[in-house]
Amino acid sequence: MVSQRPRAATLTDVATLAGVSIATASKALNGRGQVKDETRRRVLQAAEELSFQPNALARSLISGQTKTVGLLTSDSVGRFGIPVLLGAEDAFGAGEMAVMLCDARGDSIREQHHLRTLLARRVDGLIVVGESTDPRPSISRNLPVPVVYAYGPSEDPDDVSFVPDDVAGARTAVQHLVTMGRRRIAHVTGPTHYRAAQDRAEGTRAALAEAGLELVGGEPMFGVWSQRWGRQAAEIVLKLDVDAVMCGSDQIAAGFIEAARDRGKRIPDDIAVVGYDNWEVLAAETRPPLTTIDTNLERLGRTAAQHLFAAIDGKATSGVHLMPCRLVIRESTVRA
Amino acid sequence: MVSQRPRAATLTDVATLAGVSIATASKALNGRGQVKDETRRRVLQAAEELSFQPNALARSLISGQTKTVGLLTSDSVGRFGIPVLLGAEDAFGAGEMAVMLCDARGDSIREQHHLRTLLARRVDGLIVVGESTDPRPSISRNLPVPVVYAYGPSEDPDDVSFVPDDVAGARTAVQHLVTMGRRRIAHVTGPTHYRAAQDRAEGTRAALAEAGLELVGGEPMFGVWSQRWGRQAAEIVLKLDVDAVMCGSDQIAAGFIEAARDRGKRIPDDIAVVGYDNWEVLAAETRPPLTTIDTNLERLGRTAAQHLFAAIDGKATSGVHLMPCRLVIRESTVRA
DNA sequence: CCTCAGGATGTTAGCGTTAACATTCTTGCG
DNA sequence: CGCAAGAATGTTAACGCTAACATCCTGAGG
Repeated sequence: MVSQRPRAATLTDVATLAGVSIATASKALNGRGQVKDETRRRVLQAAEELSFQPNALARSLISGQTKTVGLLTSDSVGRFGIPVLLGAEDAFGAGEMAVMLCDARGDSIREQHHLRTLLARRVDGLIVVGESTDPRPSISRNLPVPVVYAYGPSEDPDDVSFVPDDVAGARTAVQHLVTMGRRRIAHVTGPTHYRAAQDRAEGTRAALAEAGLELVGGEPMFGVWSQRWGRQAAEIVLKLDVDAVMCGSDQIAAGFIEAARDRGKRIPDDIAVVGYDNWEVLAAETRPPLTTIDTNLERLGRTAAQHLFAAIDGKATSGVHLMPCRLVIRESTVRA
Repeated sequence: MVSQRPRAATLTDVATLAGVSIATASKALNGRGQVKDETRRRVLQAAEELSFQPNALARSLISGQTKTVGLLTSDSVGRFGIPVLLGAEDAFGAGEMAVMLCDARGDSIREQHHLRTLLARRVDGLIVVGESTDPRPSISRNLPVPVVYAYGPSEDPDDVSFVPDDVAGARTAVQHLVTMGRRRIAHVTGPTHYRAAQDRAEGTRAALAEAGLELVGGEPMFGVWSQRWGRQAAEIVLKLDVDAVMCGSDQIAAGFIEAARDRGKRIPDDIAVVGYDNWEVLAAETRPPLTTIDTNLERLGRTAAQHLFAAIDGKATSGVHLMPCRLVIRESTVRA
């Protein structure tokens, strides 16, 4: 194995090869100062030849900017973190920002540790992604860098948080059901102690009230965020006189649809079903494909990143920003 | 908004506050050299007071090690990248390694660009995660840092790649079916041009041959990696005399099971079904839950990271390493 | 032919840290 | 009391780069 691993070239190497001083080389490469065309050409060629990449560490040490942000997430599965990451990368774009990803796996010790190393690496800012929309303890106290919270807001109102507007999202979903002529609507959702479940229930109630309707069964059916619960719930709901079900998640909706089909119900003819999250792998594969609310996490991530930018530049905002959700209409609510 | 953002403390600040020179402060903090207990205590307290974090940039500039690796992925959705990332983080563990994540989204220009910035930031090594198990062009030529390929191997045999052993995995799956007394086995899988589909078909054939059996239908049924295809395939397969189906992915298996149930087939009594990937959200939620092959990506990521470590320390391996897969038995193959 | 503006290039300090080396302070012992 | 060993602390170069400043060079104008 030859494996000659050329150590990365330094500016001195380039300068030497081009026969100039490092200052001239630096100017030539960065287009600053006065450099004769011929000289610049020689330097550029030398740099090319050595595949010179200016050492970002040295640069950062001087400028005090690393052009790096840390993304601190708690949801290992990446369900929420990934879209946010993508959105953030998007916002940073060709802007040369890099993202350092750390997964705390729900462990606050680990989170603390990651926070330390990110600060040691002098990231310019932090994005904290929660694993749920429930408010979480702030980490921003006296940090030397700005922080934005995505998906899960900070408990501290002085922090900046971006959270999907679940109340409005659920309202949109139910309004859609009403528009499609449904009147007897039930709501099956996740655990009571989840903010998301509460918000979505609230939005559902609001939309029903606006339409002069009441929730079938009187109360939302709280359970867990699983397909299994969706199926169990179906058995209960189907005994009621219902023409639509608003589900708190796509998983629940998928379970519901499956069980309803098993019991001979036609979706959407007998019962319309709407989910929440627009988790494509699920929502696009149910039969029929699922009408659902897209929480637009990628956009949320992009916005969060943009605000982080602004904050890095000293233009701080604060407070919880509710991000609009989007209704994605598929066939589970629309009669052919 | 007060927002007093204290600039990060420097070693000089600590030294000044403790009333010693920076050298002494450095020694005290790093436990090197001779420092009086009383002095060390003072320094430590000063550091605490200023929440001092040594600037990793300066440190790296000297040591030439950033304790950072770049993870270059192409699968935005994170299906494969995430477990690998988690495994890698695991391997790095408390080892203070950080991961810089870049998503090329299948665009080689973007990949090139990310590669540049990662090198500029002087990462110690790179993990390249493919979006499929198909070999991909090498990026390792003359790079100043070691590279390992995970999931998608490099075309260059001098590189180090870690790939799930799909042939063996499929063989295990089919052997399991045979052990459970199945004899008439069909194979429904993804597109022919996927290496994964080819490998899994090969493993399936091998296991059948060993058992003196032939594939029902003679040929594997190639299609796409979707639930929809699984359902379509079911319509065809159910016309044949079949007591088991080996599916090329969990998605296909989920579709197959659904359609088979619709047609009144009992799983596993009439037909046993085995999937591939152990994609929990799917495999655990089919009815019955799906027996499947776990490609162990997290372990793969961990191993890749460990080898990257070794390579960083100069102990290079090379070649494609096939990583064993694991059979996960659930109820879709086991009669109650 | 000299001067000088200003273009071209070079020298150097400094970013925050470590490590090699230099200096100062204790002590124990002859 | 003097002195050396060695503990404790300090000084400084170096990492790779940028930017401020210094120097050198060219040629136009007098």
